[in-house]
Amino acid sequence: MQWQFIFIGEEMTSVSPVTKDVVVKILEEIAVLLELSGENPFKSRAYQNAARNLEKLDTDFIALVKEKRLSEIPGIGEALNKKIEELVTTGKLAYYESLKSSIPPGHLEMLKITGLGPKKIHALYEQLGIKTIGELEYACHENHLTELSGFGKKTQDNILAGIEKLKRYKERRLYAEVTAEALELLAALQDNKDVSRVSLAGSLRRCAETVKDIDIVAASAAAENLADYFASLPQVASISGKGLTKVSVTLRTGINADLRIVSAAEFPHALLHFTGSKEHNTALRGRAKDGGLKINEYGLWRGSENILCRSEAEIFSHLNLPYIPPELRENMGEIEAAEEGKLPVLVDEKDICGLFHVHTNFSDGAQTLESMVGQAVKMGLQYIGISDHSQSAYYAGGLKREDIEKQHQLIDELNKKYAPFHIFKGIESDILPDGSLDYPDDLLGSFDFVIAAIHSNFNLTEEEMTGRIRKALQNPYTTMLAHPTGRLLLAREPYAVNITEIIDTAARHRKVLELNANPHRLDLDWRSCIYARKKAVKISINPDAHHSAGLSDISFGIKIARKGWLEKRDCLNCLSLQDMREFLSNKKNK
DNA sequence: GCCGTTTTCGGCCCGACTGTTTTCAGTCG
Repeated sequence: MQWQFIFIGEEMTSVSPVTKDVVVKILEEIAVLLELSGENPFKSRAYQNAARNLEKLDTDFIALVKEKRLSEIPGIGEALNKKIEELVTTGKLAYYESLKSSIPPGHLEMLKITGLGPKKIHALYEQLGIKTIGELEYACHENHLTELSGFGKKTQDNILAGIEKLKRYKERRLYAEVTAEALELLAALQDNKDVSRVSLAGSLRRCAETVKDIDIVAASAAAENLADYFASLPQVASISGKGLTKVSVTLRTGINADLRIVSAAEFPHALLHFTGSKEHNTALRGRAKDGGLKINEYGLWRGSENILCRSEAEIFSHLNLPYIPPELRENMGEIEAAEEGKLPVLVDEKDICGLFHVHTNFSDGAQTLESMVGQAVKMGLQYIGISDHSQSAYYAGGLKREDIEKQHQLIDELNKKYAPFHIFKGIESDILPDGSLDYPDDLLGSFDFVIAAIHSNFNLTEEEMTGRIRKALQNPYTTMLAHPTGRLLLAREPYAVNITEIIDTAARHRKVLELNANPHRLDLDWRSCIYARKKAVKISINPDAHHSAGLSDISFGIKIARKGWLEKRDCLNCLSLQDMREFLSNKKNK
């Protein structure tokens, strides 16, 4: 599970109703707490399964609770049914509270130390009373761990090293930051004569928005040579493990990388396995088992017979499934969709016809309007939508009425110069605290499109924030909503907003939601894209570019759009120039 | 804690690696 929301240390005192997302997070946290408490691991898994199935649910969760139909959800039996009901109706869950108070908060943090799992943490607590990483570090320095059975000098050293690493590289990394490094390693491996096939794997191949490390799978008949070669690459700073099947290194950038070395015959199986996700693999294994097959990283088996597969597609076909693209392998319904022949045909870079949400030096952009246009033309696009900040965004040089008039004049000139390429006139209008837009109607009416966005007053309650954004979406001048949750990956949490309600409102008023392609945002979250698509809400994949190079961030947005199941027809900026003109003028006339 | 049934218990996905042991437990992916 990539997304763990830990509420320890925070009080869930909000008066806002308990939503499905809150229930999912609490179930996930209970699963972690149960592991730490030394409970039956299958009990923990039961909570994980329930959380997962609840997450996938797209019917009205609250109604389901009221109608006492929770047990219809697979993985929710009598006990969980009662607990969820208690949580939703009272806003609290006694079991969760008591479990939380029985586990030292520091133990959750300690799980992040590599090599240290729930069992060891439990033993350290029982025998040495260790509650925090600080105490653990002290105990290691005092050589206390070696006294415990099951622990030795090496374990103690590894834990110390793990603590050091945790301190240095606390967070996960942005996809964009890691992918460049990964491609370098991949190229180096492709150059090696001992490598017959090689691919990225893991969360990077699945295009997760943040990743922990780089996973690479390579096929080779000379494993030892290849392991030596990989470990001695100039990017490598230190080697944490090296064998004939796996090499683990830390790169100079601090990113960890694992190379898996397999035979050519094993390659597709290893690639599928190490691409994951874990949840997807588990589901696939279950499916294989139902069909009398066994699947693991070495092959596909019927009894002792190894069924030859030359590609991942062949493995899927033996499971009576079409090829499932790596981005979708999250066990979010892709196997069921594949089974029914309903996998989406994912949007592709070549489908993009134009880009919205582009800043210039009229506000806080680094470059002139014309240079942004020049770059878009160079990229082979048909149109661009310029949207500088509005007047309230004084920190970003928001546009006054006279600036807007000047900009529109310039756009008219450039439209003549660059035809048939077209520049649409837009604005990124602040959504004011009361939900209104930042200009009077006559000025709003002068734009081809209006992007509404929150840039201030982040600390409203969920109810207030949701209401504020809903009001902006109901505004007839609003075309689309920018960065719907306001998150900055690994830096700032989303503001409190009921995203389901926002998507529903967008659907009702036929508004577009942005998938902000900036690698720090990637907002709308891909999980929400899946829901938006179900509600037929159009998504605009926008670069939010502040300089010409920023336009190419669109590629990160497309990856996330694919991960969110989006097809060409779901994405606004896959419309041709002619269709886009029609779309925007229809909107305006309404 | 869930689930399915040859229902009310026993299984729940699987294998490698590490470090500890001397046959295995814990961790990881």
